[in-house]
Amino acid sequence: MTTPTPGRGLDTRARRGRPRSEAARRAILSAAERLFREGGFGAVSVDAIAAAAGVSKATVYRWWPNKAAVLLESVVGRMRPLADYRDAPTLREKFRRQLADTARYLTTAEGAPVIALIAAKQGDPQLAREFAERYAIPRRARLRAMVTEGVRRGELRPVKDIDALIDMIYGPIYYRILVTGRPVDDAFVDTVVDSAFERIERR
Amino acid sequence: MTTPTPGRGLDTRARRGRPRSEAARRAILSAAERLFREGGFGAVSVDAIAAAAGVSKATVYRWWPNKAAVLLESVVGRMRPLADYRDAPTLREKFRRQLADTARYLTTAEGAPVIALIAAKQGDPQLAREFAERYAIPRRARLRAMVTEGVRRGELRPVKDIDALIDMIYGPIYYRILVTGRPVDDAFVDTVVDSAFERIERR
DNA sequence: AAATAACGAAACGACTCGTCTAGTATCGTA
DNA sequence: TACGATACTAGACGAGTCGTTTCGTTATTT
Repeated sequence: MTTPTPGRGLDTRARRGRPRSEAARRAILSAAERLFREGGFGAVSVDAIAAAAGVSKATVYRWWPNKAAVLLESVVGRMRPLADYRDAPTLREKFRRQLADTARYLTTAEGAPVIALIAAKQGDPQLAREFAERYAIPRRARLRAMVTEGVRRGELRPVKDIDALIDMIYGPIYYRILVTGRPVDDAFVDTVVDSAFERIERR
Repeated sequence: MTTPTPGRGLDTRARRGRPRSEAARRAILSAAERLFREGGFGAVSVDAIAAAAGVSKATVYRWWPNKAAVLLESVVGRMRPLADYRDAPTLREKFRRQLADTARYLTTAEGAPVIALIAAKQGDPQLAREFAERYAIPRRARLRAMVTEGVRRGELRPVKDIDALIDMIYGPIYYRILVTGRPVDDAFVDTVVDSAFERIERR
């Protein structure tokens, strides 16, 4: 018995009974997003979501276990695939741009729910798992591929621990946002990327 | 008019009226710590703290604005000064040990409240300020001093942005704990420290 | 038409927060 | 000794949130 999953994924076979209302689903997700945007995490309550979406609370709970799950779904739904920066001359430059974009995303209204979710998942193992599955792991796969591709092209020396490398690049950015509160400007991004690539770039 | 501050600091002059109960203060702090240790952040409510401390709720609210503030006070009170690792042969080694200790601290019961506080402060600017003042800034000062000392001794080349350096070292550790959930083992610590020192160590 | 399942409205119990009221205890000072 | 100031206990309070549940309704398949 699993948690009811929002949406049927690829299973579009008609089932007996009244079908799920796609309109309600969308209304709930965008209501959650709007409430967060206008008042932060504190303004998002399940009652408020239901009211703003013009939907019954029972409908919310039928498809999501709690408000954090709704927010996660909303974030994942609006998540654009990572850009590939095709015109960047080097992998180092790709990462530089990728990192600057991520920092911008996380520090503006669009990405703020991600920060709230990271905070919320600290005390909620179930949410932590779903955050990993639906947000972190897919992104990580893309970043790993970028590194692997760089090695394949001979731009980098073989990298022993790709995850460690990525953590060294992304860690300082998230750290500033979550812990120290210092601004993540381009200079900092450059410093971080340069430091990480110094040892692995073939020159 | 400021928030009531727990304790009088160095001001031990007798004041008019009934003096504050040190016993109550200590009971509250250790009750909060015990509740957290036994049931996590969710088990810590102001009512529970008061009950466990054998104290009235009004007494808690007289001295702390909310439960997070109690927890912060409790963490800061039990915070040992950073070790100086006097017998470490190099600054790199000092950081290596310091970092490994921090990782151990944050991933065991003793430091778990720090993670909860970092999570809580994301939605609470007041708490964020106090966390910075009472936890982050003092620690940072010590780390900055370690770096400065290394430069003075000629062990490091002059460091342009000390904070950036420290963020590059600590960032990946906090990142793993807060975001990715991957384990912070000695190998990872070594990789991080080595990468950061590569460029700045005089050899 | 029957079976099925989602829907809306709304109430529920349990909990938490932060405030507040009363009455009491313990201190300095007049 | 009386008084003012302050901290304390006990507990009620209103407001809000969470997640569940009930009940009647609606849409779709069989």
